[in-house]
Amino acid sequence: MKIKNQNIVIDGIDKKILRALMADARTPILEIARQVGISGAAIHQRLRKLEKSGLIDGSKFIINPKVLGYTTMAFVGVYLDKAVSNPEAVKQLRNIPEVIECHYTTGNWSIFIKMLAKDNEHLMHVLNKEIQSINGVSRTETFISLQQQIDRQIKI
Amino acid sequence: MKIKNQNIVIDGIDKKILRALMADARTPILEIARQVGISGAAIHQRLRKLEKSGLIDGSKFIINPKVLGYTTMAFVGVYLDKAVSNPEAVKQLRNIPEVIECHYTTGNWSIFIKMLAKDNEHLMHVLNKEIQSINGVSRTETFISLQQQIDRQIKI
DNA sequence: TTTGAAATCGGTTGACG
DNA sequence: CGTCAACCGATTTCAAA
Repeated sequence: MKIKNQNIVIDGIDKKILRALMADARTPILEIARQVGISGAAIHQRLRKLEKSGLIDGSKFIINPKVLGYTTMAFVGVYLDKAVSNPEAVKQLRNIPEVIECHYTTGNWSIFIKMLAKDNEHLMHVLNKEIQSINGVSRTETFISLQQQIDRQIKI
Repeated sequence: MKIKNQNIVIDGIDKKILRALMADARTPILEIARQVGISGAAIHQRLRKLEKSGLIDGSKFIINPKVLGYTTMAFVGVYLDKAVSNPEAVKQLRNIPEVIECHYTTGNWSIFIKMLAKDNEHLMHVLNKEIQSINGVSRTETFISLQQQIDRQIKI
């Protein structure tokens, strides 16, 4: 991921624009303009500046996985054999749609993942049949999220 | 979080709408209409149905924390004293802006968090001064994400 | 559910302080 | 940086099929 500008300076108006769009990506520019008291064209210009700086990494509709039956979230620490190339394991993990995050981490695990499953049976299937069958995976440690209490972005 | 309808049925057109908006929340409805070959009004109706079902949990601009200098992501397992109320600890964690996720989890930790920091010094400060000073926190275990390889939502 | 049309509103640009 | 004005495209609603 390329960072185009580390020295981006954002003022109070930029913050208001970002906060509005972080809360609802479809907030009309003109509505933001009315709220902050400058013209829509000015907001538009500032948004282009913020996009060029790389600060804005796109926008997304957020899907509630529970409505699709994915009621279980789990974190999984993965131990890999020393001889195995980690990128190959990541490539395999990418093919498992239940895996929604994957990190190389410090500590005992080689790889740390966040995943979704419909229920415990489904979770067990992904762990034992999908993840464990990846070449080089020796062992996993699983932590089920009983409840997520905080989910947010960095404060602007 | 209330789920209004667990038995939502989504067809191929709904999937195309969702995929377009999951990739870019500001994709014009009329552009989606052109891509899937039905009218904008029909897309509009379907979106209202999807929103009512609870499947769509809003939309967000995604901020790249690296551009703000937050180059370090870490996962922290938190041990709480048995006597302490977990909700009180979560309340304190909510006041630490660097904490971006917080879960009650199975396993040895009471609470598991994901956090951002500008560098290792900042990380240490948050761990030792902010988190450790929360009443009931006895110990933490930290895993730094060296690199995030996968970051996505559930597949539609 | 879908459409087309109508009305309203938002996005985008360019010239200019 | 900011405004204004103008143009064009998007959103929203509704009657009809």
